[in-house]
Amino acid sequence: MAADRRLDVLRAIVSDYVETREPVGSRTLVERHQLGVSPATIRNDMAALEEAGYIAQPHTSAGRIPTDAGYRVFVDHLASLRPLQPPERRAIESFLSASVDLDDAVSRTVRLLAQLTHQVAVVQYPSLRRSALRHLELVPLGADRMLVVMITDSGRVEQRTLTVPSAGAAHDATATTALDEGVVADLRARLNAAAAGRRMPQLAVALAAVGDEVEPRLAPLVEALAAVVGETLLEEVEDRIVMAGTANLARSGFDFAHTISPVLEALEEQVVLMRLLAEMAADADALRQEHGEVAVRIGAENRHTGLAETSVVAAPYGGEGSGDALAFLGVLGPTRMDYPGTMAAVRAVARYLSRIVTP
Amino acid sequence: MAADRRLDVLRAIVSDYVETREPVGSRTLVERHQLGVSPATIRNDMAALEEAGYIAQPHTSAGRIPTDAGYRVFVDHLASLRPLQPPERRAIESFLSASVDLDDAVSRTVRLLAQLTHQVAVVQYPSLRRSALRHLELVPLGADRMLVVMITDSGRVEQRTLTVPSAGAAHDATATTALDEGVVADLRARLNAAAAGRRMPQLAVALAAVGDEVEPRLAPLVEALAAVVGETLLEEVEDRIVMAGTANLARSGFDFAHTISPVLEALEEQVVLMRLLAEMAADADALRQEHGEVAVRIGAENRHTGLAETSVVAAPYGGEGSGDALAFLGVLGPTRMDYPGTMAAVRAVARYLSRIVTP
DNA sequence: GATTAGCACTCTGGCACGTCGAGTGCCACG
DNA sequence: CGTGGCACTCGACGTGCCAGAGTGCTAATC
Repeated sequence: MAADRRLDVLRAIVSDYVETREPVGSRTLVERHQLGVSPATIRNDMAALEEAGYIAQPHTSAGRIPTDAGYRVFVDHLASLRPLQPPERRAIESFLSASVDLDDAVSRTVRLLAQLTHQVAVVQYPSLRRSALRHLELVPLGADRMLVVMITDSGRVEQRTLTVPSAGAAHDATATTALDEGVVADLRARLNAAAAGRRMPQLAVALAAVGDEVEPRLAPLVEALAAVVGETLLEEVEDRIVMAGTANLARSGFDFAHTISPVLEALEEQVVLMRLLAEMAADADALRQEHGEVAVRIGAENRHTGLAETSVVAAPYGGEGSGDALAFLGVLGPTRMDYPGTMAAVRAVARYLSRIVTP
Repeated sequence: MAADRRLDVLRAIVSDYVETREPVGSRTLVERHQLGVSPATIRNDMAALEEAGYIAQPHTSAGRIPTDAGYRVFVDHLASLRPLQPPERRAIESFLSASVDLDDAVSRTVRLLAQLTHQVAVVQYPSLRRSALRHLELVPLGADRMLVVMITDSGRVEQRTLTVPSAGAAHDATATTALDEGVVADLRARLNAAAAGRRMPQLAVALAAVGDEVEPRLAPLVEALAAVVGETLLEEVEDRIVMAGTANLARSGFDFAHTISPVLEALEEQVVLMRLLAEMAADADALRQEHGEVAVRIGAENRHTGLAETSVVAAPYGGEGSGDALAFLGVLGPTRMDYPGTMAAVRAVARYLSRIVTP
């Protein structure tokens, strides 16, 4: 039937275009795929596809290239994820299992993803907001400063310095007393007993409770501590992103001057990336992507003008569904990319990383 | 005298070429600079400069462009660092003084440097090898694992996990005893007393001494701890590098396809960058650069083929001379760059950052 | 001896032009 | 609904040509 063949034609156009990077015409299409009909027939189908907005021609009498909408259809209805080859699986496994701590795991992951997909890879650090506090460490730094080190259950270590509030109007001696080693040790013990294993909303309550049970002169300090911990674990902006494979941008036959530069700029704006990933999280929630949690944004679907000709393939990691995921990871490349392969790689890497960060 | 004028001509060629990005001819040269002679004279000087290898022409009957050697002469003998404008100084000050911890300071620095110079900026984290240990923290993670957190005097926080060695052939109870909170607290106190303020060679000795004074069954643990600390603080490869401003590469009118891609690749190889900075440290030591510790590598002087058309301007920070510097920071851009301005910016930023990391 | 003016020469870059070929759209036919 | 045929369009490519910028050289001048 005709409608079926049209989708076949669209799929053929996408895959040929991805491969050759050149507008594809009706003749070459029948030559390279077993469509069983003549070029003229294909031309009719192409006219229909163009009418529907799935393909376009750069100029009259050139072949067709897929539009963003065309890629969308391709991704949603046609692509079956190409399963990874065994060597690729082995690479992932051996590469990631060698990581010694969270920083290491993240940086290995991002490099691996870039190498696997030949695109720009992006990995978001596990969100602090959804992490539970595993341990809290206090280190006096001098007369009136203190280092607070927070260790989360995902292995992330975060540090903040804190100016110790002088204890009200009392004499100066209190300042030094507050930092006495024994007092700090006691405080550390109490705080850890109260806080360990808790995540954010409850954590604040638990810390506040400690403030009530210590000597009154320490109360301001505990309060300040609770504030710092709260800020750190809630601060969304603070979330870090690492990136690798920008060199792939240059390689992948991009139209440089007008395309690469804005993309690089967008990539350097961490804020832009964060927002993008957040939006994709929402997408994944809403749409319940059928391809195993992998979300795809194509071309102009990214609101950012600099990314009008790039697609983003992302997946949550570190949680069961995207709802309670720790963070996102993904790759970014030209809209003309190998979606099945890329999506498979992203999904696989997300799964492996999940295994590592969930204790 | 003629020799003097030739250097003037070279300087004029460099500055014109940097500005216009086009080969500069004798006529435009006399028009844009007060050289007081006719184009024909300049042509003779140019012939001499070309003979000497300082300039070259891309093809017959085109203007001249400086060679690497020409830039070298320019940088060494001619450029006086352009002092920063007050607004720039203010920007540096306000931008960096707002940083809350080391990570923050480094990431602010690298972005600032990229923005100031319109080049790719690179900042190396303060070397652990030259840092003294400010505090050592032990956090039991479970039955047989322990997190070791090291805080250096430059504010860097490093973490490692450690599998607690089982205490010889004793019964299982010892394993749990080893992680008893009181024991850990005691160990923490002893280790810190011994180690605080020490840097690496002596540090190892001090930690080993602790091993001798604790109960015998803890000795293996202390040994393992000392090993981890030693590895972490000696591991040179571990040194991290952050980078910003890659978008500037695309903008700065580079010949894209053949120039940008190898540069991006080189930048992603942290190893390459590390080696580069290490070599520049040696340069700075050997040459005693007159421009206030700022070292410059031009084009092919970087041994890396991908960087054949780029220059690196770097400076040590965090120490008095380059000998005891903590690390390097710098920028990387086309050989055709504004050396005086770039060198001044790098020097200024290095000084400000030094102030921040030296406690 | 250094500087200058003049001149012949050589390249690149841009423009106009014609040709080729790939690809389309459409129509009539099975 | 599919197919073959045909006219048409438009970019890519090669060619030839011209203008302009810049050089090197030589002979004259300060």
